Amino acid sequence: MPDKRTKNAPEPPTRLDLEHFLPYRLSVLANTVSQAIAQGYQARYGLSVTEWRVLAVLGRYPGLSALEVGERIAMDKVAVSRAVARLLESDRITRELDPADRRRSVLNLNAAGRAIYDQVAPMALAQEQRLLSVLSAQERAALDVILGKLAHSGVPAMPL
Amino acid sequence: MPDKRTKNAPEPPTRLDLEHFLPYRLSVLANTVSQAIAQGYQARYGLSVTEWRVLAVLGRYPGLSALEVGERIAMDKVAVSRAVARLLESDRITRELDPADRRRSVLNLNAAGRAIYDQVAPMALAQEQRLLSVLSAQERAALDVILGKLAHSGVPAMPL
DNA sequence: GGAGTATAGTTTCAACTGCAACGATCGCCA
DNA sequence: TGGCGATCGTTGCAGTTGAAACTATACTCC
Repeated sequence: MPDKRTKNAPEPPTRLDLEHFLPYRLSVLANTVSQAIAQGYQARYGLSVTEWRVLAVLGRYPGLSALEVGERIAMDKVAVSRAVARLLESDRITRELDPADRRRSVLNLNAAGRAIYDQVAPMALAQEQRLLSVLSAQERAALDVILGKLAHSGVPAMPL
Repeated sequence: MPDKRTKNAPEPPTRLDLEHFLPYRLSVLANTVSQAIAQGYQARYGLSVTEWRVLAVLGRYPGLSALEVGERIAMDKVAVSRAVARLLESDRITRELDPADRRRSVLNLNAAGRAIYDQVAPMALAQEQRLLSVLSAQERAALDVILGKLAHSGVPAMPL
């Protein structure tokens, strides 16, 4: 009995093969998918991915501050600041000062931004369905659980 | 019988909620994970993510050309060229001309590059295991299959 | 109520990225 | 052979990004 781990005992890999390396696979897949979706709005509306994300979160949750937007979409405040600046420039959102705290700004879509959101959001959802269509119902459910676990696993910084 | 789809019939979402939007979740997770792993080598060796990826692929597959490196790690040739330039600058790889085709270069780790690779690769694998440790064996297997399907699904550009 | 600290957001600078143009080499075929 | 298109790789440029410094406003505590 040279090895009793013959079943259900995946060995940790001892060799680093990027093709099978989870972080790398995630990275490539995420970029590919984001790029594919970006096709739908970049040419049409001249939106960058970050601008689109800001639009998307404001479409869903109006009246957030820049910081709250950043928290929702995991963008740092510099990126949010610049995306907001461009969206103001291209006249797609409004910004007011929060009267209760004049450091905060209150962001909202205007009619133009809302129109873009109403156009792009269904396209994005359709792309997502298209992507998910290669998976079985069980696989989709599993993916949902797995991504949740991975996202909440803390991903602690590597010990020094 | 108002609705017979009571089981195993996930409705496609009609509302775009970034928190539940697969492309977005993938993107955030991939960035978080890559960042966590990068902690392990950026400060220590002054490597960027792209430089590390080039090192990693050359450690595993010595003697590739710049273009082949790019194909393996889904980097365009400009990015490879610049990563290679920096790795030559910091004296971690060697470059020779392929005698059979003097347009091609043949890249290899030198002793310094190999030393870094031998240090960092186990750390990266350990991080991967740490990440996977929140999943059951079944979930890991499912994730492997799912990522493969998604990656090969073509992710067609959105129709114009 | 005023000094010191914390928070929201912007700006600055340096690094990084992608695209397009370019030089060098190769392969094909007249 | 020699010319033309394709391929490998580099460089210039312009746009993007992140970290840190900075401004403005709010809060705390004496």
